Amino acid sequence: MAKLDKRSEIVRAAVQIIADQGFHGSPMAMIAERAGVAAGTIYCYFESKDILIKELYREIEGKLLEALRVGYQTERPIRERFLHLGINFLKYFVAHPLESKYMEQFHNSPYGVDLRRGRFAKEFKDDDLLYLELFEQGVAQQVIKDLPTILLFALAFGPVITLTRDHILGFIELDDALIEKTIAACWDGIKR
Amino acid sequence: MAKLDKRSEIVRAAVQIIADQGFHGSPMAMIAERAGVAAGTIYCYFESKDILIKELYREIEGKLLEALRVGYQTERPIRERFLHLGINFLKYFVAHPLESKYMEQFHNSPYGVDLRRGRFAKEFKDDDLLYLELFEQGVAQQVIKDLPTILLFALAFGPVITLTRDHILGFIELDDALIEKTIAACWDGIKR
Amino acid sequence: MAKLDKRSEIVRAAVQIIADQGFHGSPMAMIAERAGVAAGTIYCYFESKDILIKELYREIEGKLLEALRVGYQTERPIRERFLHLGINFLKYFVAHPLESKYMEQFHNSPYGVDLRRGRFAKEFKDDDLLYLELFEQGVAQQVIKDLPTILLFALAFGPVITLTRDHILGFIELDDALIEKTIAACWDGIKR
Amino acid sequence: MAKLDKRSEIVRAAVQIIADQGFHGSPMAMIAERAGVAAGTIYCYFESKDILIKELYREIEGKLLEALRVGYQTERPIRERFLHLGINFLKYFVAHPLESKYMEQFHNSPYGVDLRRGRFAKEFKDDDLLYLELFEQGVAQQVIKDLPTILLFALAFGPVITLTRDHILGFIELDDALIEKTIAACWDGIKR
DNA sequence: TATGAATGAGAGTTCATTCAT
DNA sequence: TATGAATGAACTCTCATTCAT
Repeated sequence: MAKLDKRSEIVRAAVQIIADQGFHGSPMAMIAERAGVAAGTIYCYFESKDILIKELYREIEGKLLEALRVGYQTERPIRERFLHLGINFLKYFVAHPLESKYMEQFHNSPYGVDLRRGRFAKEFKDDDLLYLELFEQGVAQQVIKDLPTILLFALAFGPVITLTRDHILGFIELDDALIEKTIAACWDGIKR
Repeated sequence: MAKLDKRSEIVRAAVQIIADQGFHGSPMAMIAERAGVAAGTIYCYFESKDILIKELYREIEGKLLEALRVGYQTERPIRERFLHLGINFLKYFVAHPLESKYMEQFHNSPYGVDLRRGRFAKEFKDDDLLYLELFEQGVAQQVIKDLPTILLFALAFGPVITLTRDHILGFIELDDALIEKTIAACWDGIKR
Repeated sequence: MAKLDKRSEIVRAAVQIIADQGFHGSPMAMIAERAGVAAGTIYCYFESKDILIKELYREIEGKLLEALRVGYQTERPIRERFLHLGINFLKYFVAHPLESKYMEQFHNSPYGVDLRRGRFAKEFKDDDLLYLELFEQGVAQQVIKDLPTILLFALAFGPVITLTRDHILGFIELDDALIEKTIAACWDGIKR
Repeated sequence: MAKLDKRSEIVRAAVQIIADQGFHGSPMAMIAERAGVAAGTIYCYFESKDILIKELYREIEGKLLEALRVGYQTERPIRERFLHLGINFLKYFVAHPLESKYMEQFHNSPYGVDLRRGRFAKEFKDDDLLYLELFEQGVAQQVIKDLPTILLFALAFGPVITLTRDHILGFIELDDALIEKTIAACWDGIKR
């Protein structure tokens, strides 16, 4: 119990602080203090700051993926599936601002570059595959524009990323209606 | 002249190194060495590292704005003006990878957040105004979707930002044809 | 039995690791792991790392002393006894590289200084006495040079220590013939 | 002036503290404090603690070598040259206890092992060559025992090293007479 | 204006030891 | 007796900034 408690306290503290201040503004000592543990304790659970950061990302990504899959049906039409994924994506981030900020920090850092590099090298994760499959089928069915997958990714995700950031910073209040309009507009961007 | 020389050497060196290694991977001493000046000399021109970073951004943004304005005609149709801006935007970044990387680093950092916060607080810069005006006219003419301006920004810029990053990392080779298709797709996203 | 087992596992592990990596390269946790016990368990048998290290030395020294006494006869001539001790000494170390390395580490450290300090203060151990007696008799019989005992120690042991180190590091392969020649040369150094 | 002053203050402080407490008992902060400089200042002159330690050794070894060469004449008989070197060696260490202790610490550490390894691999330094040449000529002239050079080193140096340690620790007071007797005894050990 | 040696706070990490179980 | 998670002081090293020259 104590073990799980400490670990999750550390995770909670780390996500909070890093989401807020970025990796460089988050000394291990500060994370430890916020978690209510000693500095050395973090190293009982995570080998290094680097590994902590990557592990945090993996956990958050996992939860996001779960949320995306809820109610997702492969046999439905391309458009419907795209809207489902996009809307769930945005809703998840709106509902989980801390995780959202963390992912933002992660992607906008050398870690994110490494991640993208891996994906570009075809080392895809499950959630990449979800979209990859969708785009490929869409292109094949001539429903989606015949553009490089990476470009389709950019057209579909770029607005979502930017908007998430705006929402986090309080520049816009995203409600369900706005979320649906946004994803619909993204669909307009990629649909044929 | 010697004064201007040193200053511009510092600017050049700083952009180069920061574009490559990020703010935290760019000690002042390294910038000084690359610029061929002493460490203390930087402080004759820039009060602090923070101010250097912001000033660098201001200069780069200025050059970008100039590029956007070339051939831009307020009296042309909304769509045409949007394509002009978007295409020039992407072309500028493709042609200026160093500046592009620098802006990327800047936006993906606490500095970028400050910048956006300022803009949200209606402290707009010239290039914001360019787009602001375009979107407002487009909405009024019922050519562009009736969405909050900030959302239109996201729909129009999100893909561009994401794509620029992919290009910088070498994940996609952007030629003129692809650039035009991309911006056209962005237009599809915001047009009514 | 379980108690003895754990203790000797700890001793075995500690000698192994310390012989290999020195005192500072041998965290208690590593010793515990190698011994197959928990980190805290070591403290059931040894009050502290310091005490563990000293106790290890005592045990190894004891075994060495035993080896020296085998076949040692007080009534034989000085030279013969000296050769016996020296040769057995070297042979023991060659046959027990782990113990040899451990003693090397021990002597070349603040622990070794303390040990020597104790001996200088006339707190002799059994094996010191063995040599002490031999040298005193040798000087009395005018077979050994009339020099301070400590100098005779240095003349007799210095080469042996240095050579053991060379052997451990693989710089020389000591066989029985070479060992005998070495000790004979040491005798030349102290004999009248 | 200030530059040289600081550097030599650091060197002085480092040799003092390390001679006394060993490498692990000598934090950089303590060295800095003793030298009267800030912690970071050491890194203006030495890249790392490792490099500081090695550089210190190099400087001390250089001074020792100089002392050995004073009055050394290649054309004199083997025995005379051997006595010259050995006596100067001991006298130097007796006169420079700090340097002596430092070399002791160095040799009895992984650094020393690396050094010896290099020498074993025939990367000899000047002072090695001095002895190497002497031993080879001695063996060729049938004045010195026909043993591997490394063994001759051990026979000649082992007593000196051990004795130096004893002297440093205050176990014996080495005066010129005793030094001469010691080196003469070492000669007895290697002479044919 | 220009220098660059010097500063020192603060970073990540290690590890002997403790103690509740 | 045995555990091993937890501790926290101490370590090496970095780097933005200062200031005497």
